Amino acid sequence: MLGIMCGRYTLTPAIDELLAALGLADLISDHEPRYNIAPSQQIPALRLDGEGRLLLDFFRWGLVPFWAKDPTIGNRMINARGETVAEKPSFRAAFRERRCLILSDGWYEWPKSKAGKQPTRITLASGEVFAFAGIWEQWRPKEETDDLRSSDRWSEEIRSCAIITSEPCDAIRAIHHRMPVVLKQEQWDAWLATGAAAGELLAMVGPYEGDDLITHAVSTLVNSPANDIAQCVLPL
DNA sequence: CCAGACGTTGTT
DNA sequence: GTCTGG
DNA sequence: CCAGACGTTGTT
DNA sequence: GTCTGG
Repeated sequence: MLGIMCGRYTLTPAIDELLAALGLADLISDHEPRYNIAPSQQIPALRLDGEGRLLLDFFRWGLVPFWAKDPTIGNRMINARGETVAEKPSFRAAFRERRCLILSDGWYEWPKSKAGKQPTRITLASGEVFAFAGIWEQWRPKEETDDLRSSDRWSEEIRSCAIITSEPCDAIRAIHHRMPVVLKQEQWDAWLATGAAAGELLAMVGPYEGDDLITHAVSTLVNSPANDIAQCVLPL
């Protein structure tokens, strides 16, 4: 019931070459393929630092608003609707000032049929890496919550993110009524640009416009986030 | 004014 | 049924 | 997104 | 922190 649209995805290729092309080669020499990335996990994303330099950073998937008393709210904030992300109090500051690019080469949906739910993976036909349009936030425990601070769970700062969603494109409409905003590499600079006009950003926040998304059924092994294995992406 | 929500998708 | 954890 | 827990007091 | 509902 509190489930969301893009709630599971992959980042299977070695991305060293991609990062090298972006001038970030040194940052991720230890990247392991990920076949089943789930909310609450640490995920890699590109952002700009305070001086406008591109950076690969890690974020907890599930945005914890800076005002949150209980950071577990992040488990229910894994997506942000593109239609309202610029307005909602929980998201608009991040949309204005803290956008990021969440690297991916595919995501999962669980379309329902008479037979039940059929896990399905969506990728670009080329298999290339793209990015989900993302926003990120930084959360710190409040001073007065001494009890909670002493428990290790809430004592740390949390850097977290959410994936922006939109109406589906034609290729996706048959399996779900929402989809993540997919940005190809030529759009990345514009998405991260400091001070970008809201209108220009929102023009990128919509259904994927290409005709090169493909889908294929996969094993129910993917259902459990504990199964982060290559078999999750194998077409049935 | 204070209290309480602030979010998503999906289902009813 | 609803929430939390991954 | 799905899977799995969902509660208490008291004792270790 | 900021907005909505009462």
